[in-house]
Amino acid sequence: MSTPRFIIIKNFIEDKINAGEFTPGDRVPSENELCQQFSVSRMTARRALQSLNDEGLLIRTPGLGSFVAKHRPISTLLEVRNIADEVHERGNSYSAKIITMTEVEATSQQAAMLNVAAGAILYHSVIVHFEEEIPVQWEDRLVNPALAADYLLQDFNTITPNAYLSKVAPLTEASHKIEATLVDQTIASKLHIDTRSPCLQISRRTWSAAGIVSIATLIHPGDRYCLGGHWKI
Amino acid sequence: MSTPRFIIIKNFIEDKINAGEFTPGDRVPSENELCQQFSVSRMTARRALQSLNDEGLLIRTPGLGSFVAKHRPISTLLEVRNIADEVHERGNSYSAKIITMTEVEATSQQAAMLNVAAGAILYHSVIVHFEEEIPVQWEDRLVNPALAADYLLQDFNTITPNAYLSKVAPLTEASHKIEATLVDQTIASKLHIDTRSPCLQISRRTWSAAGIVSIATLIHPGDRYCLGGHWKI
DNA sequence: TGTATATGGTTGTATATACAACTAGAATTT
DNA sequence: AAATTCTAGTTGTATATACAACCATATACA
Repeated sequence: MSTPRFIIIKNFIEDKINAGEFTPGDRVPSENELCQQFSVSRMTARRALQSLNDEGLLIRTPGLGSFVAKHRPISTLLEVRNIADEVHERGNSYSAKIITMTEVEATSQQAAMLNVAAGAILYHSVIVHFEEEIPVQWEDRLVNPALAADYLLQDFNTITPNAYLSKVAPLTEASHKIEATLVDQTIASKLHIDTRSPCLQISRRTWSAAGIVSIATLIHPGDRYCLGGHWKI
Repeated sequence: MSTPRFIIIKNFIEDKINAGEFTPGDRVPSENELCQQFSVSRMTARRALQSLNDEGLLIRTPGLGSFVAKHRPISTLLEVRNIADEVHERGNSYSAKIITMTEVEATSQQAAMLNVAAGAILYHSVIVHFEEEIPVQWEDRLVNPALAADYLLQDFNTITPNAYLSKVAPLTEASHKIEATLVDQTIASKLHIDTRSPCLQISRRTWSAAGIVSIATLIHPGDRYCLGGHWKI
């Protein structure tokens, strides 16, 4: 049994929603209809619908049926995302630039994040990400040279730093902090932007297999960089 | 059958987690143990555990058991919350002040939100919420006097505007937009704060039964007003 | 001592069944 | 014509059962 049957049914419905065949408000097949269509028991068909209901894509009403929800759940907006993908999805040009690369001795905090001894030699690089030539993200990257010797030898003119990372090791940890602040002095002066620029989100990501920690600050956000959600009760 | 049995079991476990009896990493009772303890079938016990797993409170591993998750899911941080509750939870003093109350003719947008005809008479009030005497939220409230005559007669020195609302009608809709901007000129001048103050979150809430729409802006946010999440993969 | 193997306990998937609660519309009655 | 009742279809809850997949430990064997 490769993929469970209830997952197949779930994907079947989810795909139709995403493709626009089922639009918000539409009724999707009932449990019994799915039973016949896929030759499964009601509990199996039910599980597919229930799962989509739990995820907020369907609204199920006793006596009526299951309907495509009119509002997408907020959680889908808060996934751990790659800024390059996000920019490309908007059809804009993306580029990144490494502006510094220095050797540092790990502070105790840094050491803990990368699981090395305090005082160990690490590389600290600053990467700025651009959307349409406008800086949108400032990223501090700490690299453990013992694990990531490869990383230091890469030519980031031919491969973006993020693309290399996602190829080499899986993301193992991520924390986001969504906070409104003004950009700090360092960032403002390096990027020649106003210290009045608000910044939105600070995220820390760890690729432990590659020995890399990234702390990113989303700067200069506008409508394109807001998070939101909508509930109807 | 008042409350479903699987809900009872689910609450039983959830309560123990919240009370600290089960701490992150702990193993919770297995499906079979719950069967005996609550005299239910395995499918019922399973459903309670599965539900907690889906919500991210438990991690279930085949062959091992169900364990309390080490990281809370981000969604729980984004609930529709009451600012008064939030301030009180921090042990700080909360107060609110109605600073204007004017009669307006509904624009087409406003009319649509409250389901009245464009041009209908509405009341527009501005409420500022304080934490420890510091303004933290600016709220524009639109009130349909046909439905909310009561509201206009309240003495908000003895009951806070929010407390009255939650007593009188259920919240029916809410949308949040999390965005980093600077406070606008109007707010800055009325509250005598710097136009450089960042603001974080804009939320719109609707109490349709009471004919009230509220648009709130969270101003002057600091560490206390950030949202965040943490994932471990 | 080290390596297989067996075992008991756990979660995952799936079926068949039963009854309850709810809805809309049809059929019936008043 | 209007109100009531019935009915078919839907989701919700719950049980009993079966087998598969996985894990840690204990046991048997080499």
